[in-house]
Amino acid sequence: MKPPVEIRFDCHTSEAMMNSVLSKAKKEHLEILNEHKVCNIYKRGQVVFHEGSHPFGVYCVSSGKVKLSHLGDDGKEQIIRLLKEGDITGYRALLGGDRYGASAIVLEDTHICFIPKEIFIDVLKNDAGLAFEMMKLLSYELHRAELQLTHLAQKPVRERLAETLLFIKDTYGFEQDGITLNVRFSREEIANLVGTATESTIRLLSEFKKDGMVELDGKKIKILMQRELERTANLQD
Amino acid sequence: MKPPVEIRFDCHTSEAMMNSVLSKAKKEHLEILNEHKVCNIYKRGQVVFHEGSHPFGVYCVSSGKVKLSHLGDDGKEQIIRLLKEGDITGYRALLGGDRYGASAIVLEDTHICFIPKEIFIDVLKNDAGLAFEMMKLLSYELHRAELQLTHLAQKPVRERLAETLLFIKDTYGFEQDGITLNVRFSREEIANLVGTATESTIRLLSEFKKDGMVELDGKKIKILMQRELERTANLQD
DNA sequence: ATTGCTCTATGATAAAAGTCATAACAGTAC
DNA sequence: GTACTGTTATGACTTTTATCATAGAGCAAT
Repeated sequence: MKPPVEIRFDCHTSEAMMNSVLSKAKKEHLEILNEHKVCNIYKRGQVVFHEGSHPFGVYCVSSGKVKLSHLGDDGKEQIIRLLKEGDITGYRALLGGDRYGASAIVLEDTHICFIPKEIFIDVLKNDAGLAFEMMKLLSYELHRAELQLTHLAQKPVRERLAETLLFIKDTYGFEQDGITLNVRFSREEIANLVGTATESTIRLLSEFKKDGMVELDGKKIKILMQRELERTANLQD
Repeated sequence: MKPPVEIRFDCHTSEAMMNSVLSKAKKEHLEILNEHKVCNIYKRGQVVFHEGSHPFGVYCVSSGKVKLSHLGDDGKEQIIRLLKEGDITGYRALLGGDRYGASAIVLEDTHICFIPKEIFIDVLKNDAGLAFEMMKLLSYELHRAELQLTHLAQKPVRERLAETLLFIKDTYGFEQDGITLNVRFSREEIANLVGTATESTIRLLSEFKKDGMVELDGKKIKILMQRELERTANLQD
């Protein structure tokens, strides 16, 4: 694991923050947040915060990609959320008065701004609009988690893998070619997103390839037949 | 299914509301909520709200037991939360500006107060303390959902069933005898809580009985060896 | 008491998914 | 280049879990 060297950068004009929930704060509050934020660059594999540790603030992803993963009782990783620019994280533990329930691990070089707890809470106390946005965000995440819960309980691995590929596409989109998923996951990471064994993921991806739905080139995954993948995912909701 | 006849009752002095998050509202706001709430009695099987419909307010369970269940893509029930007195529900959809993601179905005769959307939102806008409590509640539920997600993905049915029995115990407690779970679930409902087939649940419960961990008497379940159940659940967190 | 109904229980079997072993391959260090 | 290492791929096999079938138990209505 690389040492967590964090290089500061100036993200004062960060567009990401303007697109995040934080932008819903009143102008004067947004200025306070901007004044107190500390921005850093993280390299692939670096850990932004560790599961089990205490939150000292919230993080806003300015650019890049981050996974939130939780270790199961036997040490197996479960990826519970994916973050991209404009997403904030660390708020669940902070607002719940809890420790981090997952670690935030950077998937590629990523710029992240940190806002200290006291500043964030103080702004939140005086900004009902922002508080509502936070509740909305939490509500959305809870909804997503409950949907996924049902899928994990009821859907076979094949459907969940198709669904996961579509989810990755919805989150990170495609590269310029319009078909290659714009992120590199190992097979193991995909398995930890789906909630299955790595070998099962590899096998099913091979099947998807044989069926012409995807094309595989190392960690590059191309979606050839999205409609067919959607049917394989068998989504109703 | 019984017709949804709702009989009003007076829950003005409802202790449940005093124990719920709503009690964290400022005194004057609590009075407003109390003035505008409408209380009803629901009988076993009645539906408080339906998955897919639009929220018109929040519900506070004054006494009784309620399950929140979500229908999977192929119509199978997944029970995602259990409510008891003092719990509120309906806030997820309301705050998220969303439809209900699950139906609330009453497990036994239950008193529930309804607070209209406008009243609730209005109070919430002017009560930062209550807003924080709501965020705390949402954070807690999100945390629980993410933990369960990991367990569903990684733990075998046997462990999840043991965990579910302990969860039921933590939620509804025991009867006077100190060992009988204070709620009646069908085997199918337990299966829908665990996320497995009804037959698997029946089989494993029989095993637990053979191992002396539980005693079964129709829908009555007695926990004979809680320590052993905890070991079977294999919980680390 | 008899009928019909739902729920619980159990066996037989099939399907799904996980595990283990090993090979092929790619990327990196030397 | 060669060795080393980690990832991907595949086959063989086992375990887990679901499904199907059927029987019995409990309960309500007649």
